[in-house]
Amino acid sequence: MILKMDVIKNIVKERLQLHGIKPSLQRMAVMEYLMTHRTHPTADMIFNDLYPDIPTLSKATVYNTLNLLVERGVVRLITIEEKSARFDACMDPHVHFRCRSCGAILDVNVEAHWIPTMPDGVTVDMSETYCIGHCAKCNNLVNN
Amino acid sequence: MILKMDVIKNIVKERLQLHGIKPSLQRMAVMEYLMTHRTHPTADMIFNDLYPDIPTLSKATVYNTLNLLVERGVVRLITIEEKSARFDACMDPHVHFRCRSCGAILDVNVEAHWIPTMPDGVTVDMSETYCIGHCAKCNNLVNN
DNA sequence: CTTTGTGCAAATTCTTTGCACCAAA
DNA sequence: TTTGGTGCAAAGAATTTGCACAAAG
Repeated sequence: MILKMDVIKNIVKERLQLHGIKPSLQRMAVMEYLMTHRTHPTADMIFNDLYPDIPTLSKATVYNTLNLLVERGVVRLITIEEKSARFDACMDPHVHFRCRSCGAILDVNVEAHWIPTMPDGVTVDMSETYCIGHCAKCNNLVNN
Repeated sequence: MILKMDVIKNIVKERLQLHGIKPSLQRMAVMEYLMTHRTHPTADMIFNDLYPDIPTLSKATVYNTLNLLVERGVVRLITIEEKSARFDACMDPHVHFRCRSCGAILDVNVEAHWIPTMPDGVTVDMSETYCIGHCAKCNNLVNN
């Protein structure tokens, strides 16, 4: 019998190898974290959550790994929050929403990304849309 | 006779006052810089360009001023560049494009901002779209 | 006077780098 | 044995903060 944990680990491993990234323990852990936590975490959050289980993990390795993953196009770097970079392993088209009150960052599904008409000669290989406002939970708190 | 410089300074002053911001020398200088330089500068660029003319200017004041301007909705904070925040005094709807090669950040005019359909209860008061790719100039260099 | 803005330096926070060590091919 | 990958500490960069002084009403 194959455990669920092993299934996930295999998906993680394959995705890394597909992009020419050697699946070390630390890289697998970071990638698995991103795939199982859709919270758009910062490097710091990832480190803090993983550290208890992987005491040999260092913050520099988390940063290095995230940079590598972004470079190879395995995860998205999200700059919706000025303070620190956030990461997302979901590469399907979607936009991000940040709540001004609680700071939560949510995914909003869309058919496809909007790419505005560009001036002649300009080529676009990536586009991101960020929306900022108030989430349903925070709106309810105010109105009730 | 009214000098062109005075006209600009008056517009700057009015725009600040309209948002309840006292038009000090430093604030006027930062705002005028943003309105006359459509380069989406960083706080550092603004400081470096203004410093020769205003030797008493301090970098902290530039940061404080920019934060105030963003807070009051007089300028836009742009996070298209991971390293540092960029600012834009143009509040008309437009999207930003960054060239991977030369790093330039260009404005792209659009009719209106795209605001995707949000989940129930979510309200959006701001949206930003960033496109990344290669600008016309850099594409030409490669192809010729 | 009282309030508000500013300069300065120090502090914080986020991120990258250099280097020695370790593990796998 | 050679090639990465990692941990650690230190460096670096961007931004914020605390405080005393200056300016303006």
